[in-house]
Amino acid sequence: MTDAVGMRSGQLAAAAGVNPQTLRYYERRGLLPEPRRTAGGHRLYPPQAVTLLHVIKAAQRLGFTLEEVAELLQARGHRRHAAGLSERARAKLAEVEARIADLTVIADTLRTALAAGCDDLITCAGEPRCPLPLP
Amino acid sequence: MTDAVGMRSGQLAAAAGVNPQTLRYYERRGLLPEPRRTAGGHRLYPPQAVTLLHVIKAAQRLGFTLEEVAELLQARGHRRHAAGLSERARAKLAEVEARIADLTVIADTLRTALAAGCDDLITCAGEPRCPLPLP
DNA sequence: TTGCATCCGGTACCTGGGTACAGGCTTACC
DNA sequence: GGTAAGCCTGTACCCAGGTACCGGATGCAA
Repeated sequence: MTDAVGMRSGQLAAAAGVNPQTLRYYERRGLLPEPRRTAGGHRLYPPQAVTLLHVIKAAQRLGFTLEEVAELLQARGHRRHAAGLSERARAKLAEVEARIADLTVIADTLRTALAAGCDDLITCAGEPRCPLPLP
Repeated sequence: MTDAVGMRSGQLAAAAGVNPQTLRYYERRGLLPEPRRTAGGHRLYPPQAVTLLHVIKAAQRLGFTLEEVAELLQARGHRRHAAGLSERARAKLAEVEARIADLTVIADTLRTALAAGCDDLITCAGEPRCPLPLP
């Protein structure tokens, strides 16, 4: 009966490895539900909030923006609208693969430039065998 | 004698495929040298400015920040201090390769999550075979 | 009950790469 | 010489993901 008191924002922030300000920020962004309050207005979080923050951070590490994470969390329950997690994960995977392809081209160009041994941007751009991706 | 008049900012911007405001922004950031002016104070760019802008855009596409591009351009001539282009390109290549490695891990995780077929973040996080990168 | 840590809301600031707007000047063409 | 397009400076705003600061209120222990 009395063990449902909950955590203060500082405790939750420490437990989740997050700045206390970030909790209020996430609340504004719709990532954290509004928690109960003490009589004086201080937030009281349930223990599951730690897990929720871990999930948010994990999704972020997978490349989802905070807005996308908020949608993923809000889509729970009423799956009438809103794409499911797997559909969004598929889309995100495509994005990540495209980004990898971009970066691979960039890395190849950098290696070519290194092999060409050019050591000055402007003079290099003037020479015909300059590998810089000029338009 | 009279062909050295130069380009107006709007002409240069159009020739380089850039917003006119961006020219002033680059000037403030030290990427474009301050050009000559008409008697009335309007900027007059030399024709090489187009090439310079192309070089800036190319370096940006290779992953250099504007600050790094500014340093690369300023390092020209007095190569006493400041790393040469090749040294910086090597460092940038390492950065890009590291980023590719990160994204590859992310893509693998997304594929694993898709294969596991989990369709809800919170319930998935509660199950032991959840592939989410929880801390 | 006093003292100190913590928390509150609101607002401003940060990075990076620009873009937009306001109010006034210059230039170019007819 | 009139008019319109273009340019000038300065300032504010945009995106994301937070972080910092302020003055005041609360919570908790001695």
